[in-house]
Amino acid sequence: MMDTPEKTRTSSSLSKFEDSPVFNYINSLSPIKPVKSVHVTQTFNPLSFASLPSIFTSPHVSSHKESRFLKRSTDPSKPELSSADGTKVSTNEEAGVDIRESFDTRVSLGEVSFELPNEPSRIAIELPQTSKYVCGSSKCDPAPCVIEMNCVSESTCTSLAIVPFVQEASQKGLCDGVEVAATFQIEQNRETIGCEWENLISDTSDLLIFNSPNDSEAFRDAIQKSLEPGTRFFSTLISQFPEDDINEYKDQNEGTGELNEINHVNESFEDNNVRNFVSASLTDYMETRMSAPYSMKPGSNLHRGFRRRCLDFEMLAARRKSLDGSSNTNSSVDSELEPGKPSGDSSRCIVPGIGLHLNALATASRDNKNSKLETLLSGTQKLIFPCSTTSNTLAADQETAHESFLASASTETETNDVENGVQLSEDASQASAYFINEEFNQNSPKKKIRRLEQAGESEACKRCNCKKSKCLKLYCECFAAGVYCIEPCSCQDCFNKPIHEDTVLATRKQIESRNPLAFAPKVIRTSDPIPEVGDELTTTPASARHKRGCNCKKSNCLKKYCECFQGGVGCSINCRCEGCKNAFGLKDGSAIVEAEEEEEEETKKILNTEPAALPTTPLQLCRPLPFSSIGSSSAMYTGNKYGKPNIIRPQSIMEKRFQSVAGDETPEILRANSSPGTGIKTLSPNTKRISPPECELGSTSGGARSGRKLILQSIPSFPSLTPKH
DNA sequence: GAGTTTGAAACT
DNA sequence: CAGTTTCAAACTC
Repeated sequence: MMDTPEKTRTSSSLSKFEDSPVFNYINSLSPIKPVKSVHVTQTFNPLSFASLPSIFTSPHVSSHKESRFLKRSTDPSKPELSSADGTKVSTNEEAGVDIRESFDTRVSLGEVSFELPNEPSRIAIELPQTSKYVCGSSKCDPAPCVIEMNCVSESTCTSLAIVPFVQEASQKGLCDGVEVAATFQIEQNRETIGCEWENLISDTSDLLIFNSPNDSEAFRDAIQKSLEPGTRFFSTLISQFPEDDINEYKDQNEGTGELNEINHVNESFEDNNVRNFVSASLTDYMETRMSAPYSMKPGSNLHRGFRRRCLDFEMLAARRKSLDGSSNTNSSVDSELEPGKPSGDSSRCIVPGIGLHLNALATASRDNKNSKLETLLSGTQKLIFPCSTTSNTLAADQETAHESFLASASTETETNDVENGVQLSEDASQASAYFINEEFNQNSPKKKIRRLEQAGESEACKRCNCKKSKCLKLYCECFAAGVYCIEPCSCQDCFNKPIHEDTVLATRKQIESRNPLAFAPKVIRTSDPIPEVGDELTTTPASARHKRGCNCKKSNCLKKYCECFQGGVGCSINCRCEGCKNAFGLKDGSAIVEAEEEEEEETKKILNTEPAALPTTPLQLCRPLPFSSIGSSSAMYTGNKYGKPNIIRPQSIMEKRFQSVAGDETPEILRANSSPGTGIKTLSPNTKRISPPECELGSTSGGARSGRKLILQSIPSFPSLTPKH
């Protein structure tokens, strides 16, 4: 669909890769001696390593993947999908064969890597990558998630984020060869990969999602293997080596603990020890990351959350379907899936973003020790953190961290892949991500807890108080957010519960039929509009905008009555508000900005001079802000929490970096491609190469139009904030 | 906690 | 599409 400039780009790196021993080895794995077509090699190249630039960089791949995978996720029953180009995506069962097919068809790297000849290997590979999204599950080591988040946020974090793992692995006695390979890979790609790692993650996540619940066993297994941060990476690498080699390594290192540990995890995943281990790992890792240069910061990982947010409703339905057709009988999973089960109500209700976080807290307080959450590992689609899953032995701070992590992870893992595969909610995820990041920044565990609790109780959690709507209308915040009501809700006659799944789904459909965007994020993050800087979008002062705009008459857009304000975004031309004084951006300001956007310099001046709008615009113009954190109704809390519009508040380093890369590289296109909810994916490293460097946005004002058109076309589900186009 | 205000959602 | 009603959150006391 899109031009893939990366092809040329990849070709150069390709030759290098081909020469590498690893490449040769990979080739040896495949019975097929493919004629080295450029395409094949290109795709293959990225394949073998975690960070493979070419695949991710290609918009084509992204788009391709998007549609294909989303569909797949929605239909778990389907053993395999056929991509638009006929590429076959194999399920675990077919992993052995598909690799060739993938190569032949030039499937994206991620796919290829997943489809290694032997299933175990494939799983191992997949897991590490997918685990990022899975982290939310109690059974998964959060650390990987953290890493991923960093990577995502960090435009160029690829090597940085990965290296630590490698080092860690080495310290733990992992195979030297593996380490070397990983490191080498990282170094090799560092310069060129950019954000590709991020894409990889996205891709893998998709794959993960695609895995039907039927694969839950394998999936779980893989997750277990990835529990340990070092292990995770290790697993990935391992997957690329022959089993014999691995076994050999095992024999040689018997008793060293690393592999044993992994095995142990696999064997006793349910065991408290494992849980403790995971929690401890998480805590340790988090501490490490906090002090690290790229430690999470507010809004840093927003992008990941965008597309990960899942509507519980759909999830449930999907899982149900899968269950019907499968023999998956994992009790924990089943219980979770079982709509009627009481435990499900509270635990299973995934509140997007902050809400999720709050739920976690609530659950934790309720049943701290044996949270059902940990059972939530449901296949690939919905992975829920053990909200309180932290083992009883965990220290308070650990718990907090864990919870925070859970919230973030769950958010991330959540997928909105619904029936249409398009609907993606991002706001909540963004908000949660932001929130979590902030929390992590808190030095004091107790403070963290307090903050979390406060946030959760006051704003984070989606709790409704519906009296008449039965929580089946958009009046209900829970319903509107795509989550089931939970215990903390004070609703009456609530039908928004798993028990009434059918009703919920039917109602939802009905509402969507009326308004397809009804469940879409109300606030669209900045990054989406950014490309439009040159266009109407720029007119609005706020980097993010409300989908429909507000209609405030008396609140002057200064209270939460105003959805724009609530979402932490400025009013836009779409707003019909009266007497707008929105601190995040005046509706009127937009006009000013618009007029002057023609000239970057002018705009900058304007920004500097204009109080409300100014803060937002400047950033916008120069580069896309991963506004995500502020992006949604739920997100708005975070925005408010920090008191100032996203624009205004200092962005985290990571965020900035991300922006620089993303914005400069016109990832927007990809974003558009992927539904708005797919913030992560949207970022395309490719754009880097494609588009000219620096401040593309600003410069694009003139030439951005073409790019913008692309965006508009590609994003059907999310109407552009600026209806003009 | 009760009552009021507000604006989105739903309805006509 | 506009006007009205319903609704629940946000806000105030």
